[in-house]
Amino acid sequence: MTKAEKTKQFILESAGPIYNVKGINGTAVDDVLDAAKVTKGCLYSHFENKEDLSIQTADYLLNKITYGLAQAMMKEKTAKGKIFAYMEFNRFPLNTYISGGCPIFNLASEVDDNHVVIKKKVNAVLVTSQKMFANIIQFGIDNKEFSDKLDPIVFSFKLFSSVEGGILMCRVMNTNHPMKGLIKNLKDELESYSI
Amino acid sequence: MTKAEKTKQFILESAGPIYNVKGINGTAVDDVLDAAKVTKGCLYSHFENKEDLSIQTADYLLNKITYGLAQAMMKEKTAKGKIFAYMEFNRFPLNTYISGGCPIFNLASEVDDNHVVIKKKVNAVLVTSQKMFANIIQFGIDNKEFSDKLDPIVFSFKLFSSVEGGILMCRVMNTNHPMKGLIKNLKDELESYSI
DNA sequence: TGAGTAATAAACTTTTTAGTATATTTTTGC
DNA sequence: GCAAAAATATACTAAAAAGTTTATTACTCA
Repeated sequence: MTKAEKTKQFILESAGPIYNVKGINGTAVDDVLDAAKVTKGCLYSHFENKEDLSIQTADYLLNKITYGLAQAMMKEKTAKGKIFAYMEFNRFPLNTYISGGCPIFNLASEVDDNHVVIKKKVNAVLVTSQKMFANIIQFGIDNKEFSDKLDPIVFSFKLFSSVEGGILMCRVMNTNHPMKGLIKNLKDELESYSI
Repeated sequence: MTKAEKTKQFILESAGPIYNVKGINGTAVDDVLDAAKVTKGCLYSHFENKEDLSIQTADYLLNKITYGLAQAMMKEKTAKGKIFAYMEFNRFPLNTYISGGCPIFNLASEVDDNHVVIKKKVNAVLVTSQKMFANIIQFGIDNKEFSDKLDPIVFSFKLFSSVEGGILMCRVMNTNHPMKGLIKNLKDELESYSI
């Protein structure tokens, strides 16, 4: 990694949390300069313009959250363990893995009508995540962990939408508490299909 | 209603969908002027500044969605009917009651870290909605519609978070389809508590 | 150690958006 | 029909944010 590459990476790492908190439209280039302690000339030598910075920061955020989650889930061997790990990963919405909530949903709600490029990226992450969850559950069914009454696709969607939606709600209501009941309920629901 | 009041209302009605699509930070005053076909002087005689316009537009959007939903649910008499009505109200995420998705969640994700005034309003709507759903379910339990194994608070949160989260996901993925499975699943889940 | 690479400093232009001012025209209701 | 209220038209200022320029300094590695 050359010095230039390191600097660019550092700018992205500095920009990430800012974008995740303030949003794409709410973030000024100067905010990123302040956080990265880098000059304008330096930043603009690594990024074409703000659009470019935004796209690459979105990429960075989506990769980071995806990787962090994958790591947490990888530690578990059973389907149930992996799904539970996803829930635990999101237990404290006021203190998220990347500050400002889940970038997938933050980006989703900001780009669902404009920002075509980033929307495609978020869409890809959503589709991939859904497939991954469905595969894990199918694996659990094949391995006799779960009954085949459990619908992998439907449960994946319900799981993801409720947890992600729950994070947002908790953040606005300024409490982690509802997440506890949600996670317990989702665990119970999944275990009701245990064989 | 005086002419001035009508004009102000018309500005809010024009601004609503724009804010819901582009977000608070993404909406320029000029966007609203274009949509409302009104001059700057006129708009600024009704609103102090953009902040004021944003707050009142957020209020308008939250009131409209709350009222629209209440109407849909009011038509039903049973607890089950009302909860089902909420789901049906949100069956088509690509074609929402107010274009651009659900303003509650759109605003939520934009203001969860900044915009204190609007955050409080969204929080109030979330709290009120959760209480309303919990009351409906408790009513159902009291009326022997549902078993008392059903936890009103937990189910309300799960219902709302999954449906609202589902709307966002469907919008990014550009398909209504997953909502079908989610709604069927949530209906089944609720009915599993039917007596 | 020196040539190329990377970053700074600081002043600048451009663009966008918010907000103001005022004279004029239109609308409303008594 | 006329006075007050409401809105327009137009031109403007102010501020913020994006993006550029260039000379200078610092770093890196063959």
